[in-house]
Amino acid sequence: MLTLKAINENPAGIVRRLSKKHFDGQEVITRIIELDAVRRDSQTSLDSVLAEINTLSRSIGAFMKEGKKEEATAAREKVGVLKESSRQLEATLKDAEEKINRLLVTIPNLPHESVPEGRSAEDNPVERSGGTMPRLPEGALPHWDLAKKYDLIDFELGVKITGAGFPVYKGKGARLQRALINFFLDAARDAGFLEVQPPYMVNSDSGFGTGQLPDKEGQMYHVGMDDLYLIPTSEVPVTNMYRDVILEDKELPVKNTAYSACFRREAGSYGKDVRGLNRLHQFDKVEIVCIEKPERSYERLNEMVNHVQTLVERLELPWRILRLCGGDMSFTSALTFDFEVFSAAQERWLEVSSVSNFEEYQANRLKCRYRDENRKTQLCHTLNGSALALPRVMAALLENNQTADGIRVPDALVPYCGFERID
RNA sequence: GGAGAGGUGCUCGAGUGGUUGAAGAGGCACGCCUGGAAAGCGUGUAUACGCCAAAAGUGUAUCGCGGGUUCGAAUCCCGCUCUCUCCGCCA
Repeated sequence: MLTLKAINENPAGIVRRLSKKHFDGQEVITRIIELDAVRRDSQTSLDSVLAEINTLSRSIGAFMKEGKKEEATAAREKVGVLKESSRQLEATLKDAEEKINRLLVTIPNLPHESVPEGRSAEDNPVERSGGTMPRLPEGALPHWDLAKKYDLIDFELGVKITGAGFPVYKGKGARLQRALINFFLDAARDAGFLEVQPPYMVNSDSGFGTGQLPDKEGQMYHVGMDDLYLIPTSEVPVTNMYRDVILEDKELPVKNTAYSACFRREAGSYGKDVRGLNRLHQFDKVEIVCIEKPERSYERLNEMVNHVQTLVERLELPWRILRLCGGDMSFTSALTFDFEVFSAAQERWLEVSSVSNFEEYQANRLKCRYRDENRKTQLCHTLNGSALALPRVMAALLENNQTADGIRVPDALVPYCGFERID
C-alpha cells in the first residue's frame, strides 16, 4: 500500500498518477489526509495525557514511600480524571488508524512513469520480440490433441480424481515437466538466485503481505479448518520470508528462486481460452523474487527481464515482451513486463511470465526494510517474475515442435529429460 | 490428539508490581592502545508513531499476540498463539 508520507507530500501528484490506472483517487486521498490529521492530533494529545499519568504515577510511589498519604490520594484522583480522557483519545486514535488502513488498501500502486496509457490488453505495446515462427506440417494439432496422441497428459483422468483444471501428466509428459523445472531452477541459480523451497500453504498475514488479501480472497483456495491458503504463486511465501525484517545494506540485493505448484481458483473462467493447458487450477512454476534498494530496483527489473528472455530463447520459442499499459497492470505493480510465446497450432500468443517491480508498495505492507548508509531504516523495493510458468511453455513446445512423426525436444532440455523426441 | 514446561533486546540470560527500554555476558561498530594483530580500555548498539523547519532533543507505545486488574505491569489474572519435552499417531 502507499505510504502516508507519500500521500501527504504530494496528494495531487498521487491522484494524477493513479488516473493512469483508471483509478479515481481524488475522494479517497482527500479523506485519508483528513483522517491523518485527526490521527496526529489525537496522538499528540494522547501522548501528553499519558505522560502526565506516568509522572503522577511515579510520584504516588514516592509519596507512599515517604508516608505522605494525602498527597498520594490527591494524585490518585487526578489520574482517574486523566485516565478517562486518555481512553477517549485512544479510541479516536484507533478509529482513525483503522479507517486509514481500510482506505489505504483500496488504492492501487502508482504506475511508473514509463507505463503507457491504455485500457486493456490490446493497448500493451510490444517492447521487443525474437525467435522464429515455426512452419507446422499439414494437419498440425493443438497441444491437447498432441497430449492425447502421445499419451502425455490426461485431462479427463484429472477430472475424475479432482476436477477440471487438474491434469495428470504421464510418461514423457511428466518427465518433460520435471525437465523444465530443473532447467529453470538451474538457469536461475546460474544467474545468481538462491534456490529455496517454500511452504505451499500460507497464513492470512502472508496473504495480506503480498496483496492477495483482502481484495483477492476468492482467487485462493482456503483450507477452512486451519485457516490457511494454498499459494497461488511462490511469490507469496518467498516474499513473506522478508516480512517484518530489517535487512542490512550489504545483504541487498536478495535474489531468490523457488519452484512450487501453484493453486488458483480462477473463478469465472471458461471457454476456449482455458482449453487444455491454457488455464489450470494447479500448475507448476519457477519464480524469481528480488528485494532491492530503491535506487537500483529498475536495474534489477531489467536484469530479471533479461534472464527470462534467455529462457525462452534457449527453449527456441518465438517470444515477445509487452510493456503493460495502465489499464492492464495488476493492482500492486508499478511496472510490469509480460512475456508471451507463440503457440503455433492454436495460433495465439500465450503469457508465460510476468515480471514486475512493486517498488515499496508490497514492502510497506510487509514492513520489509533495510538500513541505508546512514543507518536509517527505509522500505525496500520488491520484484518478482515467473521464470517460468510451465503449462503454456509446454503447450507451445508441443505444438511448435511437432512433426509428422513425433515431437522434437529443444536441445537445451535434452540433458534434463533424457530423450530427444516424443513419438 | 493427551500431559507438562516455556516465549525478555542481534544472541545468551537476569528480572514476580514503582524512573526497567529493560542488569550482566557475548556479538557487532567506532575510538584509544600496538610496528601490525591479539589482549586490554572506552564509547555506542531496537522499532514505530508524535512534537520540532531540520538536526539535536523530547513524548508515547512495544519484554509472543489480545484483553483485564492497578495510581503504576516484563512482573498478577483471562483468552489466543507459537516453541520445547513426554505419550499417542505417522512419511
